[in-house]
Amino acid sequence: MKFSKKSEYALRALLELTAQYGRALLQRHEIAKRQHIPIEFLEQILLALKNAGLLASRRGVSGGYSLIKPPDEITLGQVIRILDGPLAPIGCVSKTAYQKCSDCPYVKKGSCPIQDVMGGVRNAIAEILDNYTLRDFAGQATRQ
Amino acid sequence: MKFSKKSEYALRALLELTAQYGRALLQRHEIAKRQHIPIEFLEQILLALKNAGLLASRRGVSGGYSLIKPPDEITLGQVIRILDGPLAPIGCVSKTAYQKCSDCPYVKKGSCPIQDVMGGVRNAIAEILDNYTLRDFAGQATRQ
DNA sequence: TCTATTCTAAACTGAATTACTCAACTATTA
DNA sequence: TAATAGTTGAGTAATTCAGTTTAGAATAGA
Repeated sequence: MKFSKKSEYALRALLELTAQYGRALLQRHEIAKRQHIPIEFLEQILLALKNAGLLASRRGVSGGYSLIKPPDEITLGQVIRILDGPLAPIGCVSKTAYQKCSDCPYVKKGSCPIQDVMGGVRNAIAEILDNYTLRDFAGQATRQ
Repeated sequence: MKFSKKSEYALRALLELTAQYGRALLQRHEIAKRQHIPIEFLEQILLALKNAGLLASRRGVSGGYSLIKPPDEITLGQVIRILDGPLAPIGCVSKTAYQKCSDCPYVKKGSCPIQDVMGGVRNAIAEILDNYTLRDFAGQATRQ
């Protein structure tokens, strides 16, 4: 039940990009340095965030990355789903990527005890992460 | 953020053992058949549950497994921690297996935005799973 | 236009984990 | 003592994780 390093690094990178929002572009080596993230690995992550429509980038001498949307319109749930896939602890309770169980004996019965509990767990997780934006998140970081 | 098959099979096996609680021993092949679990894999799981003190077993002709504690004293949280380790989404917010972050720039600052959110997520998960017992769980299954 | 800089894209790698499987045991009972 | 049933440990194929490498394409400035 762990989030991957990718998700963690993505959130840390977005912390930097949020602090920089509305100002100059931020380069990957700067993000890597400030957050202690291996730069080649960070590249992959920034690319994924870009392809998912969260970041814009420019190449060349004064290139870099920037947030494409206001920080209060991006939730941690969105970010984590990009890097780690669905939040649900088992496939059959995912709302964004539902998968039918193949071998569960309760499938036919209409109600499955595991599904009931895990549905609750999924909702509890999503409730937090889908309502927590990058602005809330970066606010925590800069408050002090 | 998924639970393993081990955890899922463990919960399904415990559903059978809970229904059988206070009655005769239940054999692994019977559990395997009813829940469609590969028997050799199930063995491993039952053994882990036994070593963790949840099950008793007897060998020989009329052997089998049984719950060693009343179903309302075993929570899903306990079971999942046995098979999958801590519930926390990152090591630095685990209460049962805390691990200090090595490279996080917020370590020194006394407050980390990731830790704050993920702590909330951990608590939300634990709140559900540590308060849901096998009795609640099996009640769901037999109610209909 | 040349060149240094920066992002892009994909393949690659070593280590760990997952989900099983197998084989050889030991204990129990009829 | 034979059959049954749990115990233990090792093995394995497939996948995932975390990170590296390499080659390329866009951009700005000289």
